[in-house]
Amino acid sequence: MDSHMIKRIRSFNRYYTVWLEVMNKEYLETDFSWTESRILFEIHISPGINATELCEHFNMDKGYMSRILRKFEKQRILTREQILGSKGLKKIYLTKAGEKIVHQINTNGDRQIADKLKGVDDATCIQLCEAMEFIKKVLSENEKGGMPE
Amino acid sequence: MDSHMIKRIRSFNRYYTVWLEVMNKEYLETDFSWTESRILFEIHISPGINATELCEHFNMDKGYMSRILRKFEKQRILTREQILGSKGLKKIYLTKAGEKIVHQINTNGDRQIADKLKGVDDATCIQLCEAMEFIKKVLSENEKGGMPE
DNA sequence: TGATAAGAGTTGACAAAAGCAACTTATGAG
DNA sequence: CTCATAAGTTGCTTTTGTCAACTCTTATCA
Repeated sequence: MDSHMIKRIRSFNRYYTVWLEVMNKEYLETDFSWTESRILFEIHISPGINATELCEHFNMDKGYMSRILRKFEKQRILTREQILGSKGLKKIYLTKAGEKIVHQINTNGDRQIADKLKGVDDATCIQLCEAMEFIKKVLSENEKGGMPE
Repeated sequence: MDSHMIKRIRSFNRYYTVWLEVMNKEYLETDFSWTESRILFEIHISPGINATELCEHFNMDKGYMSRILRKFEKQRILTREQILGSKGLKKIYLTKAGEKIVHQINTNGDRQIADKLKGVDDATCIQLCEAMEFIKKVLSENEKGGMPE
């Protein structure tokens, strides 16, 4: 891992950070913040997840998470069930209304990507996906299998 | 651009968002926030840039930017010179001290990447860089050349 | 059984980050 | 000279995030 490759990676990170931020700001068409949307999506794909797991996944403060979840519960977007024999752990599920919201958020997100890439031809698009999946594979294999010093 | 490809792209975006956030939080070893670091870096690579350009580049509020720049100026990290005949525009330059700080920030960033990828062999690393540059190329060509509706 | 430890979540107080709108200052056009 | 405009500043507010102390539940073990 020489310094030239590091520069290239950091250059990509700077570029993609800006790109993602542009996307995120456009999300504000919804009633939910970017963070809130991500949390809802995560519950959607992992029903029964709990607050601690959500905090770990997003590297978030548990107090902050607690408040967001309480708000969602009040809004009937999700429900939580106490799991007996588990030190007070609560499994989280989206309600019907919650699923509907996630669906809307997803539709917006899809449209946004389609918009952003409407000038890209199909072949390039496939290569784009492959490049992304390659990066994801390399990084995630590395973080799991990362041997200790 | 079919819906399956959109899903793949959004999946990458979610993954990479988390990855970048992990990186950014580790940045807090410095006295500067992630945003501040990025601003300093941008001035470093574009000396003479002005506040409006920085705001555009980062999609930031000009009031917020103004405050950050004023703070940096007080800390003697940067200087600003009024450009006559330009409606009050001020060109921004890093001081010697500012350059030193950017250098430290860069060193940290480099080390961080090296750490994160220390398990990845060289050949894979080269492919990683190429994949990143391909993505950057596709996205940036598309945003520039995006024909109007 | 009862003290206590530990995990999960909650709450209050607070600080940092960001956004909005009104404002100043400099310039340029007519 | 007056008006419009661009760049930047400032005050005010909201949003977001952090920290530490707290509750509640369960597990352990003397």
